[in-house]
Amino acid sequence: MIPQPVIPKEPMSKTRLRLWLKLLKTSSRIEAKLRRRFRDEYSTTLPRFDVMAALSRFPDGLKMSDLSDLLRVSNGNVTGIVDRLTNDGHALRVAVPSDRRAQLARLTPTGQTAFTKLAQAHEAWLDEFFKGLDVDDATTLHVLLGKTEGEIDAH
Amino acid sequence: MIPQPVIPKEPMSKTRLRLWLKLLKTSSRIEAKLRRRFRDEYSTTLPRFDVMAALSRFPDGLKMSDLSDLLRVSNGNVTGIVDRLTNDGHALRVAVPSDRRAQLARLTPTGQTAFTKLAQAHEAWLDEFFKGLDVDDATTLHVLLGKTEGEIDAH
DNA sequence: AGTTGAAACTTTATACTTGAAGTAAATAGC
DNA sequence: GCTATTTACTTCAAGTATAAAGTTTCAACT
Repeated sequence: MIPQPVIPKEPMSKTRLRLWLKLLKTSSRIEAKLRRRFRDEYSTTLPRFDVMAALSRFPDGLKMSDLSDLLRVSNGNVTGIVDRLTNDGHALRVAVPSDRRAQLARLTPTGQTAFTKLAQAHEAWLDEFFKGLDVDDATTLHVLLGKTEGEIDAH
Repeated sequence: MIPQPVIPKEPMSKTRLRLWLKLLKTSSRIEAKLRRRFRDEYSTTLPRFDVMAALSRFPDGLKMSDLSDLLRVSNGNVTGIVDRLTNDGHALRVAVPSDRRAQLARLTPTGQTAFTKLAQAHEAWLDEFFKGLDVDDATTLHVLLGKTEGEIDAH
């Protein structure tokens, strides 16, 4: 048995910590660029876009509580964003006959039109940001990110 | 030449869009768990931790502007967080003799002690969240995330 | 019917975040 | 030396986010 040189090995927890910092940095920077472009080019914000994207998938409207479940943000938060979208004429609230507590949030036609443009820009921006990744890279990345899900969703 | 069956191929921009949604979802959920644990177990927040982490690397203190450059957040933001850390006794401001405009932010001994505990918990939590990934997975993920950097940092 | 409990939503308090405006001090140019 | 610009930081307004408290309505049970 030949003695092996000792290679100081980083503990796995450090490797994972560095991975997290990298992941956070990457997503934060992309998010920052998206926010800036939404602001500069369309005078809107990412949270507004997220709400509009959700509403756009449900033309008949979404209950406020469903919206907050979908986006995983608090009820109060959704109230504020829908308020502002409503003030801008992009959304409206519709009463639910069968439940007077509930409200359906919907896009107005103006809101739907605006969202279509935003979504196209959004997709083009991301295509730009990720152009360093080919199909295989993207697939591998997607799969590896998926491997974290079990732990993260538990509790 | 044998005719090939037509396999409908998703445009690359859609693949990249889905990748972004996955990336965002992963980092958002991890961030949410970190925020909750910092709150529930240590009555603190992620931004406070980030500032403390930066200050901890510079025992002699960091100028407010250096802090905001390091963390890539606005000056006003750093002012508020350091204010609150100072109120809690975790940080303090030191005047710079050579430049009366500037302030050095530093951790107090209390802040340094608190940070050490927070950092250990933080590392352990991430080790838990990423335990579905082995060394090879982590390395591959790290490399692939790095491939996006060129595009993202270029304004 | 009356009460109890849960659900849907809003409101409030606090914190974080940005961009922009404001203040004070340093630096550069003349 | 004086003015103009830049730099460092704080303050402010608006939006975003949460948790917690409050209101109204619904549902279930006696």
